[in-house]
Amino acid sequence: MLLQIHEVDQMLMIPSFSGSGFCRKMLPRWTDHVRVTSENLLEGTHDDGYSWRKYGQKDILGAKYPRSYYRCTYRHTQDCWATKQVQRSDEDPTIFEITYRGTHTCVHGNQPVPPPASPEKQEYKLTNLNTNNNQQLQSQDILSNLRKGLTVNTEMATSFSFPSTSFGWLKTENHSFSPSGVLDNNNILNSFSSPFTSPATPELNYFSASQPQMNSVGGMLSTQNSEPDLKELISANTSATNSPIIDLDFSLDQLELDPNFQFDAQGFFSS
DNA sequence: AAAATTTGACCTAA
DNA sequence: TTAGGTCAAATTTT
Repeated sequence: MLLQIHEVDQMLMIPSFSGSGFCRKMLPRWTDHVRVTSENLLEGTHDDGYSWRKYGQKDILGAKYPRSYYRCTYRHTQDCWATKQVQRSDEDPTIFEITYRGTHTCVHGNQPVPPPASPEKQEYKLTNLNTNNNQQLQSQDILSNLRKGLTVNTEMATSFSFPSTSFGWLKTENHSFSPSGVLDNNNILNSFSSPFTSPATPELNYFSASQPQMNSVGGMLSTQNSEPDLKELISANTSATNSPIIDLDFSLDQLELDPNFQFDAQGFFSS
């Protein structure tokens, strides 16, 4: 029932990577539906292993719950332009629709510890870190104490067809990125590939390989205003670890890694 | 003190 | 113009 859309916004990008040409529109985007289990209805976000910084909230027309906007905490320090927005489902408040945009290029992400690997489950128990939409329950102390169990159903679409079976809890479908567009971008933007996402990242990440790796071009993503951010751009990564396009092999590898990949969130978050 | 969130203003695509 | 997305100052949290 949890489905996820997955699409790449229109690619209106021009080859000219001349400084200002960065267009976020071409960032990969996919939606993820996260169900919150009974105990943790109170708050409403689940930690996906990255650290996010909220930067806005908006009431959405027709939606009863506001939508909140997050960006990677390390946007400035590591030039990581991943963002996500969280929207609580209208009818089923236990579902949170999380739309991710862009892939993480930050390294330390958020994992204080390597993944303990506790396979066998399709449910992670997570605590929350982020804020919730309702300011009513901001008592984070309380929240942190109640360890919430989240049922996370993550369904990722990849540009490659996976043998749908194997993932059990992880249904994969094959939507596809418009190969051309994405690849083009990679070519254009990634003369320098990104250091891969953190080795031990939960759910989404291990799939991120399938996401077009497009880091912001080291430096020129000015938007509207003069951002004092330019400083960090320099420190952007240029290490060429994995090639941006490794997907095919990766799919198999991931299958094998799969068991390990699962981490026991509790371990992590038990302060 | 620094870092994260809140929230209205601001920007822009439709 | 509107609705959605982002910025940034003020505020709160750590």
